[in-house]
Amino acid sequence: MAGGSTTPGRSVTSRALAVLDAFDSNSPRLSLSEIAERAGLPLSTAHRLLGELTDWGGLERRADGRYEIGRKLWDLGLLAPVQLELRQVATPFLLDVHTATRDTVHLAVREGRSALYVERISGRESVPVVSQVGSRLPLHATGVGKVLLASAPDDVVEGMLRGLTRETRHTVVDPARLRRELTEVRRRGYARTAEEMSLGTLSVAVPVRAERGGAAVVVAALGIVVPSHRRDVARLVPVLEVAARGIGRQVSRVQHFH
Amino acid sequence: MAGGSTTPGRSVTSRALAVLDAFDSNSPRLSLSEIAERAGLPLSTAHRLLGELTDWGGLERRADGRYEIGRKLWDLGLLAPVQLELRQVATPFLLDVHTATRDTVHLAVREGRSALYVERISGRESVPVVSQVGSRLPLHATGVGKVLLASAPDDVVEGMLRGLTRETRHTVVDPARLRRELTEVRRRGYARTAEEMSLGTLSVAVPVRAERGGAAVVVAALGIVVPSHRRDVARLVPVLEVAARGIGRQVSRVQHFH
DNA sequence: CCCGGCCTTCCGCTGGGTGGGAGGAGCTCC
DNA sequence: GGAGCTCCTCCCACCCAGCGGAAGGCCGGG
Repeated sequence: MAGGSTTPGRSVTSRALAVLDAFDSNSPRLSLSEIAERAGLPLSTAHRLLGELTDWGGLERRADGRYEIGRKLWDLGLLAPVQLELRQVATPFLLDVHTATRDTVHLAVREGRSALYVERISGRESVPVVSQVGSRLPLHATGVGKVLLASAPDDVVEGMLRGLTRETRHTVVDPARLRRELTEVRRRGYARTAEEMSLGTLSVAVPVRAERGGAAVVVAALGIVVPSHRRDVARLVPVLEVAARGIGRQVSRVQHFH
Repeated sequence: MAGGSTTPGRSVTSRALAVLDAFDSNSPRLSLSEIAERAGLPLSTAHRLLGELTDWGGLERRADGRYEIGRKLWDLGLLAPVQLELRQVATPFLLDVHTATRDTVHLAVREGRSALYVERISGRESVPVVSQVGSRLPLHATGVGKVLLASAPDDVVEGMLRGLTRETRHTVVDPARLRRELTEVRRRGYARTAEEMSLGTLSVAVPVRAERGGAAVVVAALGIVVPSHRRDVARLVPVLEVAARGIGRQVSRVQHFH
């Protein structure tokens, strides 16, 4: 019974949060001992915290003893601004694009050096894609990513250029070439990729601009993914642009209320 | 400086959780003092907890000093089983229905005496509806609700019948009549409502059945909402049934993995 | 039957959370 | 312009709530 030899620098609250941090998309269901190990907590401590979180409703306990994210956390997540503002106004426009093209449609925002996928509409007949809502993919290998990178601050661009990862054999990993591509994206107003993130797919994307503090800034990117045999993707740019303008208008309006 | 005269029965963890509980869909952005009051905490305590939650990434602080739900909680919410299992497999089928009908399509599960809306697909041209993803609406006044109620345990049905709330002048508030309707729903396999939740709309819904423990049980309801001048809604039932069977098959399969 | 993995519960110690209060920033009103 | 208000931030001594080692229970496999 050593008592409260609490590890310095870790508050009580942060222990409970460390428990939640144990969950991610690769392991949405965990047992007590898995959670204790991931959170770096003694079994008994993890056990008590799990009990409290479960009573609260943030976690749920399955019949097999494993824990998973519960209703309360789902509800809270729905209140996040990315969900509340952007996604809600954008979804109908994504639907328009999907209706017109039957392809997979994406909406993404920049988060650091990643494209964060905020919404996706994908029919059963669309090409399979790696991205899901909540995914983060590198900015240099996707259509929406290139659009977001083209409007990102210089330090983000420079940081990216220093460490271009190869996702497929077609990924652009030459900094000079990517820099030229970004210039091209800014000039003509849309980005393309060809099998740079996953083989067999092309993508096109356009920026979503909204008014923020008097200036039009890129707040998101709208893109579609098609099978790579389809060579007519540039034809789809106007469809995307109409939707992007619609989203931008709505976002500008919504932000005025707050 | 009175020190830790902690209110009995409220653990440290639950204080942090009480802070999160302060947020709901009516007030997704709150100031420090609002949160402190809602959570029943002293200002200084709430202040520190907000700092910890913000550092963690579960909350974000706006320029105006207010707090809102942050990325981390959004991410966690996406891991909830309602999202992960049901919603992910169902969305393509909802899209099929929407493509065929152009109307608002809903997927809901039962949570106590409410229908919890798990997914919604609604175009810009669809009728405006009250429900959003995450909404809870009464079981007796919506199409998906009646379907879910028709397959609910007896005690839930009896509980509902004792307190039928009137949502519009067309809401069924007579227990005997609702009981007859539920029998009818079970018999013919779908439910209808006419302006019972909001004026100007009709709805039709069918059950989604999946195999659980060897038996086919109703795990969700799939419904559409149309303007009330459209009198041909029963015609849409087969479309819903095809989609519901597709969802049910997928859900049965997914659950076998776990 | 014994062993190992996993979960649950117990309990005395102690250090970190607590909350009153002081101080400051920003605002309105007279 | 300053008095008064609301709201936020920070500090600090107290003391109790959380802590975690350990023991016991359960289950399944060898």
